[in-house]
Amino acid sequence: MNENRPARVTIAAVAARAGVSPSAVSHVFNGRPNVSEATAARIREAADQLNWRPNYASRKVGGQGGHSLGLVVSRIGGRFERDPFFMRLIAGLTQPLAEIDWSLSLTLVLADDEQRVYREWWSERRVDAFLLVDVRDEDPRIAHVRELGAPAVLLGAPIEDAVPAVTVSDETAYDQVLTHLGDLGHLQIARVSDSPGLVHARDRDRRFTEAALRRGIAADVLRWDPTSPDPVADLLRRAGAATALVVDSEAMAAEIVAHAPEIGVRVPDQLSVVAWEDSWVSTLVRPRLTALDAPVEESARTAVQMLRRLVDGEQVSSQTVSGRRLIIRESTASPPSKKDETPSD
Amino acid sequence: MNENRPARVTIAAVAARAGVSPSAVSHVFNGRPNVSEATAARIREAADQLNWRPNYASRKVGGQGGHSLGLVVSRIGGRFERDPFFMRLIAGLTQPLAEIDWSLSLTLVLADDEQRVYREWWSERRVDAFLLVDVRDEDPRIAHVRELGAPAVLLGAPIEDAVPAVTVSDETAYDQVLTHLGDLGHLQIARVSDSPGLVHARDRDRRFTEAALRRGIAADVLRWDPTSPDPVADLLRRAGAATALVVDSEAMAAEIVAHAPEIGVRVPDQLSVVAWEDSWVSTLVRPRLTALDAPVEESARTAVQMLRRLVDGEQVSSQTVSGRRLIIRESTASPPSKKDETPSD
DNA sequence: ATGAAAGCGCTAACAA
DNA sequence: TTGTTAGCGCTTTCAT
Repeated sequence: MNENRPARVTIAAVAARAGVSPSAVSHVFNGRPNVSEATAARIREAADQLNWRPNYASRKVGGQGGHSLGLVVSRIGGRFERDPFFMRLIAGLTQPLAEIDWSLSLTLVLADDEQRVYREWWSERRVDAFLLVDVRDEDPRIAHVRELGAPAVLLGAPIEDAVPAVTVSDETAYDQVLTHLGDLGHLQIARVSDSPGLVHARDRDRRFTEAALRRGIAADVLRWDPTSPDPVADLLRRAGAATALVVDSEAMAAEIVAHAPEIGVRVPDQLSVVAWEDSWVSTLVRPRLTALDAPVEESARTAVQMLRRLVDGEQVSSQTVSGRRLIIRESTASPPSKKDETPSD
Repeated sequence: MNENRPARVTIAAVAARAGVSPSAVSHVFNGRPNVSEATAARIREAADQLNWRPNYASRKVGGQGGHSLGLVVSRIGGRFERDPFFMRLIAGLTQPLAEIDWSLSLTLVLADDEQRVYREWWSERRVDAFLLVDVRDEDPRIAHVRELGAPAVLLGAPIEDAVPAVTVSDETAYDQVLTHLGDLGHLQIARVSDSPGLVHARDRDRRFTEAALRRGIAADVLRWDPTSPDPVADLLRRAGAATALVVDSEAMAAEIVAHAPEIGVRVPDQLSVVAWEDSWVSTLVRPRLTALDAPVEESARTAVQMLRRLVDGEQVSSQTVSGRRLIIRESTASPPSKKDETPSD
């Protein structure tokens, strides 16, 4: 049968080479204390020489908890490909995962397949926990992972106790941006969002408007229409008398500052722009974007910790990580004074 | 012991519910033909009701080939976080992987850990194949995966037969860009690269220079120095009389077009810039980048096909996918005529 | 067409 | 301290 293929090296091979029983090897590799240091050393050496490590699948069948985190990103309108946030997230995730010897399984799905992927990955136990991002209003995934019994943590505002959340405190963010804009003299501003279905977007809409009102600043909520032939022009047309825009992602903000001058709106002279998210892209455009940087790496690390504890059967409750930091660059300035104000068109 | 935790649903449960033996269930789920359509239907229904799918780990222990692709990205100087190429790659990979029911395991590593991760993932059989990207000169990974006996495919120019490659044909790319630049009247150009160790960079250096020479265009090779406080100024200082730059990534190119005007070099009037790679970032900056777009999705799909065949034990040889397309935007124009040429300093 | 039984590589009680 | 043994959930001959 097995002609001459390199017989795969198993725990038995290692045991044989070290002159012990397989269980001794197992003990060593599972940190069990009942093996003499001498034998343990011999075993480790044998394993090294044969380049052996316990087969991941085998140990998992044996009832041992797994070590794989599932991240399922919904592929809506290139939201993944053109959002540097995901790069930061992935980078931030793999680091702490590696530390606890977990790996990251990643996939992009179309909306319709979303539930199916979660179900399949879980029922096959391909992954041992999920990280939920881009949580939407009435997000079906919350109920779904509950129902599956899959450990999960979500990034964003807490929804139910069912799934603990890692939240970036936006508390001070409103203050920071409104103070900044207020100090510059803006009296009428607008928030721009492209994904009205996302919980965090709605949340921000409400709280932003309230906070602005409290300061006597008129605040509007605008929607970015990606289907428009010229989303920026389209947006500015609807911006009315707003002299500053607070935009939900730096990708959108970048497009605005790049394109606005071309349709007669100078940034920041006539219009200030703040990005509610930061990345290397913010400094790629001119003027560079004033942005609210989120501690993505910290969120990721926190989520991983929570996930691990969940998988270990511990009780875990939602956590808040440090707030956003306003990084002032060049896309914000004082609004035009009444006299040199230019009519919208 | 196991008090009241929801007894996990196994193949036995499904079998019981369908009134058959476990092997019958297994047969159905492995497309074996020896089950009557009637029972098969009953079995599938039972599985659905219990939301059961064969446990991934268990089937893998049983000797069945796995379904997981490993992608290990070397984390050098934010190369991952700030390179949209990886987003395109990941997006392009997950699609065809999902079609064959594979998943993608992704991690970022520091240079020193690279080999270790490959070895660990393979010896644990956490993954069943690797995709090698950013192949460097004398890349140790080639020998390493060979030695491990791990199926692997690399993205880039073929190195040895050992590891089959998916290559984007650059043949016409040189022609396209040199024709474009030549037609505009450029006589002295330079190639800019930030990773001199990468095989594809070196390859391009050589072939680009040759192709330019053949057309009577003087071509230089410049290195981008990310450690410089102002890499763009630094670069332009070394650019000499070159009137056009062909830059290895759109991220670098974007920085150049954004920053050059600030240090007195107008793009494209005084300097033309071409990006050897394209993404949404190219149209974010002004002027928008003339760029050579690569068929990333096609490469990914091809790689996945090759990987699957490799894992199935088939012989696989390197493949070439369609060439780059030059997308002409606004960052290229005719060089300044002698008289209004400005001295570099 | 269906099922019994022997593994797959490992872990973990339990003996020795 | 060490080894024996019985699973883990599934696949796969091989009988029936």
